[in-house]
Amino acid sequence: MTVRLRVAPSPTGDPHVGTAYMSLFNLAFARHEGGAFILRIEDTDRARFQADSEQQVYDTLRWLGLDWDEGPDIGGPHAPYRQSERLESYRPVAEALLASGHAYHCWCTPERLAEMREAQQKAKQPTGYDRLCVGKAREERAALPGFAETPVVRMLVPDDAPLTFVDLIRGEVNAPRPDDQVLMKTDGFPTYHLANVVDDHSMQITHVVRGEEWISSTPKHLLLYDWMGWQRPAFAHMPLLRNADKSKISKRKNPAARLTWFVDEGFLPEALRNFLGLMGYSLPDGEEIFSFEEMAASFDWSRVNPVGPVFDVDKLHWMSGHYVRELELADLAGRIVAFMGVEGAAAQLVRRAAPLVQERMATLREASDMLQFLVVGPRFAVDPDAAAKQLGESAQPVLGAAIASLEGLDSFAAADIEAALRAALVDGLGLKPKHAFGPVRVAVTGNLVSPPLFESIELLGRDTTMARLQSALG
RNA sequence: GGUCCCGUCGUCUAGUGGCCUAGGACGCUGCCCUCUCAAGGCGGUAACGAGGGUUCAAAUCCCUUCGGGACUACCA
Repeated sequence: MTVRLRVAPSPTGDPHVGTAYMSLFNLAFARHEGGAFILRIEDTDRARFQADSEQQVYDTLRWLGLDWDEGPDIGGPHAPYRQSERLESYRPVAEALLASGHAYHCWCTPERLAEMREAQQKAKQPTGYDRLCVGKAREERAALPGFAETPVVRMLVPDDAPLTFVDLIRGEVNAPRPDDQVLMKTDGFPTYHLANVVDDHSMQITHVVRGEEWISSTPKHLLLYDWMGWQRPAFAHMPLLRNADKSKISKRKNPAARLTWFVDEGFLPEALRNFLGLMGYSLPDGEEIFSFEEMAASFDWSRVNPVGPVFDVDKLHWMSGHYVRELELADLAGRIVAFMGVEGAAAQLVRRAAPLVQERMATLREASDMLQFLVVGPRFAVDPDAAAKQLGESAQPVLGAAIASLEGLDSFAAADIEAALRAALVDGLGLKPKHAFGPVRVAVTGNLVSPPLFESIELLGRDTTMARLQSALG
């Protein structure tokens, strides 16, 4: 049993979240069956070719922990795994189809095709190639308008083309009758339809797992398999991830459509992986928090919901926080340090602060933001809004008392700091804790919201703390 | 426009004829806890698109309708 993930280089050079989604289900199924998962790069569109996008696909998929058994970067028995390196295998198939009468040359110019389509749309007719070139020799066709020197190869779709197939998720599915699809382009590259079928056959792919948008072109592929006398694979058409407005998820409408966005925001990869597994899918026991292994172990196509789910970043955010709380402290600390890019003493400080933020963060970016006050050094500045609210006239006595109480402290440990501040501000000045610690928090951390104050002060150290309090006292 | 796919709380979902006066989760929200913010605990809010059938019984089956989506390229 073999499934493959086809990845087309993204025109923006940035992998799409749908790629990870398909990858997860491909992999879960492959692992469940003990089969192989192949990564294949479908780079037959040279106009959209992006040199660096391939590496980004590897990086983000590995970040998510979705590893392939065979692929361009690791090789395998079906190498090569880039269609641009398999070009010689498509031409013979096109020739065979031409010879058997299942395909024909078409010399129509893109302009003629565009005009034809426009006229059809205007007349409210179904669009489709009008077969002007069918049965015509080159010279014969050349006498007609809209002639191009280099022909493409088109499928000759018969009236009785098979339009029904069994889908692993949807059961029996009907699909529209295909147009005479181009198989070979004028640049000598195959189109997706040809390359995909040829490669899937030669790589012995048994299960084709792809997005729902491919249902309508499945009859083309069925025809190709049948014409070549190849065994058809099984098909599973996954639902499409959606934007909040229910349209197919897109980078223009949704930052989450961009896989690197999750990395940049510091979401935990295990959370995204789990969340993607919840999209259109559920485990038999209804448990929402599950590992990839659990998903693979019970994987079943009948549990895939054909309805396209809206990608809800809020829930992913919650889930990321959930996973953060389950992490070993050292692991979490290491991730925060790596995300912040701090080293040396600053990294040590951040490591010690990890327990302070573990239950306050969902993403590494949030941890980074919360801990900036520890590592900014001389660039420290109090947030203007926080200063306006907490460091006004009435705060002066509070700050003064705080300084006085901390100055005399022998031990600068959190418990002692708390005891001293409580004695001076709550007992001494008769303030409510909330009002007592507000000004101190803003003066020391620069923000209205911070990790626990006394622990933060301990980590910051006596010198920095006193300097910041003095500065706020101005 | 045509063809196809799909329709359970705002969102992700459970549900495969009786266990459903529809369960869980996120979100929102009330209370508790509390040095801020969180986390946590206990509550609340909110859905079977509509209309017809079939059946003793329908969210579950059938039909119609409405709604959403995808496709309709020498892009994948």
